[in-house]
Amino acid sequence: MSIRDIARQAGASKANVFHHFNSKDKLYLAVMRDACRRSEAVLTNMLSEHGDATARIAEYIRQHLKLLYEDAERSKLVLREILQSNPRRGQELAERAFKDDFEMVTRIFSEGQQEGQLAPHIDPALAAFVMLAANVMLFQAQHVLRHLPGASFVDEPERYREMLLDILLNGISKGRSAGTTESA
Amino acid sequence: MSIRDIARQAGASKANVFHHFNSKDKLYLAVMRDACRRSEAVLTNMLSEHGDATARIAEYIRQHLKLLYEDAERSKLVLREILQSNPRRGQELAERAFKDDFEMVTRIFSEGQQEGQLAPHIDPALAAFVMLAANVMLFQAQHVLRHLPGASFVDEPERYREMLLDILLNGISKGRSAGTTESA
DNA sequence: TGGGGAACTGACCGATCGGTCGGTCGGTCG
DNA sequence: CGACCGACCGACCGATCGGTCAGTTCCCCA
Repeated sequence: MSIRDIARQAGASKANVFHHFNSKDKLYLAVMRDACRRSEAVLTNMLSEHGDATARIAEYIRQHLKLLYEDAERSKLVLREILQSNPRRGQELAERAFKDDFEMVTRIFSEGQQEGQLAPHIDPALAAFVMLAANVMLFQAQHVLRHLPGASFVDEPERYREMLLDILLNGISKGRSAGTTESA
Repeated sequence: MSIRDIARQAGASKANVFHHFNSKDKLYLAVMRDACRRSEAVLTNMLSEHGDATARIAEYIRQHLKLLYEDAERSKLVLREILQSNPRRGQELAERAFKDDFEMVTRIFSEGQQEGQLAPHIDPALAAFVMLAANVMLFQAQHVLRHLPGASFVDEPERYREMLLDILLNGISKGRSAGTTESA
């Protein structure tokens, strides 16, 4: 996307864009900051709600997916930046934008451990990472996944959420109590 | 990357590049095809080895990560294409490049179910997806993850593999037998 | 009322892009 | 020998890019 296009869509002149944002990179960073702030606000509101650990995890999966899909353009922008950042930019993004978010998500799992619902030997950061990775990949690679054999869950968000939660909580080994989560 | 740069690195003239590949897009597709073929070869060889289901899953996680990191440039190229493809391109990629690979990975899990080691109610495609998503995200977002609180597993591949396998197999709920996998 | 600074503009710049063109060169047939 | 062909090249093209600049318009406050 060129600054010419941006200016045209904004109904302003290209020079005016440079008047408000000194360079294209500054403009880009401003857009990124705005995108992150909106995501953060949504997730912070969501996390204030309560329930037991599994209910909060289920709710987070739901809300995170909803957030990704409802503002798809913004999500793609942020994810593209995360997924192809170099070391320096990656550190910048982590510390300035995603650190707090990730810490909040991790806390869902560590609190679940303190409450005795989740196994204490699990690394809460890794659990959070696996959950986020699944959601992000589902959203980001949906156009490829849709045509892969057996991946029909791409277009069945409810089934996907239920099954992901089941794998996350109970694993895939035989022996654990199977089946659907008895959510509302 | 411009064709000028490509030609310079190849020690040829820019015009010669256009002589062999009619357009930049044709050249790009040729590179993609080559990249996919190499990945496919590595994974096919790996999958011919045997063992029980959990051992094969563990081995796949290891080999897949190794493949991603050992040819990082190629991996980034392919993943970037997957992660930002539009619907039409996504379908093309899925059917022409990734269908067989994904089917092979899914089969690891469905065979594990037939052998009685994995829970029969699990969707093998979703299990494969979660595993792949974790690995891909670890590789692709490593520069961000490295600076996130608690995500030290990014630079400890052995611990990461062990813990991911544990979560995948046993889940994070309390009650399941904890701990390290008794691999060799 | 007028002066000053922010908001805003069109014209322009150098650089780089993908792609084309006319032509050279070495080898291979009839 | 000469016709032909694919590999290969330097020079060039139009388009587009991010960015600059001199100048105009607008608005607020002394």
